[in-house]
Amino acid sequence: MEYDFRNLESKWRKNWQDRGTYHVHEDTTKPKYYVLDMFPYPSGAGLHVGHPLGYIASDIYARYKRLQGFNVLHPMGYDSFGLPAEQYAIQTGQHPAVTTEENIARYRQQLDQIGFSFDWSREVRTSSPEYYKWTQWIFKQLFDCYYDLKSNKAERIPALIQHFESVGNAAVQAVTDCEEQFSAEQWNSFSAQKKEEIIQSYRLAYLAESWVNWCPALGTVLANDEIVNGVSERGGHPVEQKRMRQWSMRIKAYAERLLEGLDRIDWSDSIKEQQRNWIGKSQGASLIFAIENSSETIEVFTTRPDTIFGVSFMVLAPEHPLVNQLVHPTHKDAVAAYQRDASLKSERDRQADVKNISGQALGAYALHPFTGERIPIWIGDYVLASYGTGAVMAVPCGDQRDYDFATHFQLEIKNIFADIDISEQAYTEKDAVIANSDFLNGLSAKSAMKKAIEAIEAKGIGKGKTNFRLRDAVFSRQRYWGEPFPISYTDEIPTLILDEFLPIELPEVDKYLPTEDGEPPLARAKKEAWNHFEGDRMEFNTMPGWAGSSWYFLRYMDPKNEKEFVSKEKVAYWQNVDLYIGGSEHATGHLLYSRFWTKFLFDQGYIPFDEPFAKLINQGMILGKSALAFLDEQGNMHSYDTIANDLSKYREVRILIDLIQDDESIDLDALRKWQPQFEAMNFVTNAQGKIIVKREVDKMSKRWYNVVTPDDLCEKYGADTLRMYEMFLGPLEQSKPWDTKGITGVHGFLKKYWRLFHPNGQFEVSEGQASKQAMKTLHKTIKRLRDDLDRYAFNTGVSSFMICVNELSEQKCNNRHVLTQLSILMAPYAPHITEEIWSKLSNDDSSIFDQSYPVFDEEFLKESDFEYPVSFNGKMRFKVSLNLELTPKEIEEHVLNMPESQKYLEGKTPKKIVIVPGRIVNFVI
RNA sequence: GCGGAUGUGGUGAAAUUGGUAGACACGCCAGACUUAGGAUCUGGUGCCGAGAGGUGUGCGGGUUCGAGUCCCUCCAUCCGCACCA
Repeated sequence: MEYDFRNLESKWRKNWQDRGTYHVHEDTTKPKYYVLDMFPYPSGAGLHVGHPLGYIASDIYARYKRLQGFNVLHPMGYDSFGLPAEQYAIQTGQHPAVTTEENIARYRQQLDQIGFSFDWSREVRTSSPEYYKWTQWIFKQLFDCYYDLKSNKAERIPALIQHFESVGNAAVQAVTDCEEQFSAEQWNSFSAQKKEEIIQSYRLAYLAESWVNWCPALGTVLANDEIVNGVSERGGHPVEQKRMRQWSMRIKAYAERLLEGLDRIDWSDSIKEQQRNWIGKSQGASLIFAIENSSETIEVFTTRPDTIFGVSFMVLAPEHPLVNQLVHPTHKDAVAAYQRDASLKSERDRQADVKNISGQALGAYALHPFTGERIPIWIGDYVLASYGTGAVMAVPCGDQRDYDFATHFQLEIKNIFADIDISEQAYTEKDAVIANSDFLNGLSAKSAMKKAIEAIEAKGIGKGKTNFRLRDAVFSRQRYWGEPFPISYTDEIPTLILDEFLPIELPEVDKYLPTEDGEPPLARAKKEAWNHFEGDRMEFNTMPGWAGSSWYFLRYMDPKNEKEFVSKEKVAYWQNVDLYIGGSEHATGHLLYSRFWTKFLFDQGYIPFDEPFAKLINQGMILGKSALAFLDEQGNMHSYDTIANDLSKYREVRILIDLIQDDESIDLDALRKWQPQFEAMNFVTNAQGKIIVKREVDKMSKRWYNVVTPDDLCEKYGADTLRMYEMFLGPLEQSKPWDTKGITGVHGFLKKYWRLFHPNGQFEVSEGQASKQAMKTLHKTIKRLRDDLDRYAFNTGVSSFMICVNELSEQKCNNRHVLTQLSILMAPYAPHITEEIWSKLSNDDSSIFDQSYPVFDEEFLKESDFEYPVSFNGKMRFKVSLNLELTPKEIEEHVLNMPESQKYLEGKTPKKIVIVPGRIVNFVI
């Protein structure tokens, strides 16, 4: 019987579906295990071989855990709101829901053919109203909460209002942008509008006028993590700073906890480090400087309060609000000119132009808080308006940028470090002894910092402070294809829509473009188009892509619940995700936002944990091998091997990799048909009459013509082969190029496995006891697999199976026990073939996935002898098989007496003999 | 510039605590069976060398009886951050 993978695989996929093999239910008698993949955005291009890599790994792990007796939750869904469907809608007028539906169908078909154990009855789609009803609901909770610094968690707004009504806001310790202090009487006299404005500055989801990243090409604002190198992550369009009234999330309130939580989760160092960078905690002090002849003060943030006596000037950001008030009349024109120049530079230019030192004196002076010295105030664009207070106290001896600025403008450089030479550059290490600093003299930086902060606080001119780089996240997008907000406006005051009217569904619009006066697409919706309408108008913005993905892992636990986003019982059973697999590109987006929402839901008592993903693995990218051909100036194509020495004269063209044959030459007939430009092309072939291509590794993408899809491979070799080959390529985390050639090795292995059961063409296993040798092979494999999977090494697992099958083939073993155990071991990797084998072995209708995982027994591995490698000066020379019971002394004697040893000793007496029983023998001569 | 990761055959890679470097595959070479082979099987394959032997995990050094593995210096590639006060 042949290994007929086509029939066998489709048969079992249908069978699993009919039997509901992968449906899971809460079962408190079993320990739970939650394996999750980052759900995909269903794009029109479909899946290439890189996409399923992580899904295959998680599927293997999920099945492995199941066989070990865990109740495994392993769901899948779609992150189905997003820009591409909307861009397509703008071009074609096709509703994005239609495109999305089609793409999902295609994804599903592609996923199905790989044989995953997803419980599809739990599928979620972020764009379905049943799902986004709860995204809206969570938004409402965020809107209705503020961050209380006393309890160190999110608390409800009504409690805050009560405080305001009874005692004002002085006693409230909360994370807020509100700078105003008011008493209870004042609060009670405020207008409704004013009250809401103040409350907005406390809400965790809030509406505020703020500087946002506006992307004109996409017609929407973007969050910081959606901008890479100054351009939009999607499409690479320019982004500008604009002041707009937008929804934001007060993620800053959670900065400290987001940082602290990293220590409790098993993620890669690189992702943790990226999150730490992004959060950007720095400790120091805020400090107020008085200004000569002015009642204004300048607040600065510094991480080096110990260097306070080294301050010799101050620098404000050109945009700093005090600049215009402080500037001396004689400097007015120069300052205005500098401000104008700075404003013309984009954020990006300012970042790129680090070398050029520029600045302008204001002609005004601050007063040193301890010495009373006059300190000149400058503006300079190396100071950012958006970080800290937009002002720095410059200490040139301890900060290189201040040093460069001082040198450039010939400002004073005070040396406050004992025995440190600062004639060439600033001394930025924190290990010098402080000098010339009054009460800080003789102290180390660390104790000086403490003492300086004490003195600053005692004087009432500042306090110790922690600053974060993390900005609040803009939460609204001026787009159509996203979640509508559960918000209406009356007199431009935002009001929440009651739960009973949720979901607020996306209304129909005539076009998916902004209105003529620049309002977002939803402004086009007629009043009747909304399923619920109140107030003067509904919110026109929609939520960003990360809204739905921040909590989807919770919905899988209870996907059909119409009363709650997830029931307390279910979330108490499933808890957080045990293993999460996905790409590292979400380091500072999705992965940070989900952590934020999880902590918030935890604070409010909806879920019993505050970190969503206990272990995270970032799979590496599968790269494509592009095929390059070379054209000369006349447009003739040359074979790469004939011109490899001098490529400079030739123009590269990328050829569809499907047209490349095994010997790296192009199928010229197919090429002529592929694109018109090749139809009449002249080919300058090599001696064999071929056009050889050069290979180059690129990202796998349609534009490089190097895409390999799982469809073709499943058709040609079967899903089990594809699954194993993807794992066989190398460690999951590593990026690696795809080379289809190697797949035959894995396919051949599966055939060899099949032949173990069909030694004479017919299914035939022998009963009775297995040979000692076969048991050793089996248990060696059990141990390896267990160890490999426990450290998520999926690649070495495949090798272990190959070794096992090679050995059993050699032993001509078809013992029922051995082959059954091997099949269960292999089932997570190759579910179809092993299920087929199981059906033949068991003769009942049970599934191999309801069996239990083989248990390793050391007994079978015990050996009486060991083949010792014998080394001389660390170089292995020969081997000798010796009984493991021998003592080191006995080993030494035996080996020394061997003629081979005498040869390598050359008559000398060894200086030292190292014997590690069961390991090695080494002579030092 | 700062931080993180990675460097092993022609290729993908393995070597879990320092103990036989290159397992397992691809490719290549030779052979068997076959009308045929892109099927299957057998043998070989790090490099230099006819051989004995030498040499070998990015470079250079160190610790050790013994280093791919530990330590130091440097180089290369990839990723992240980048005037963060």
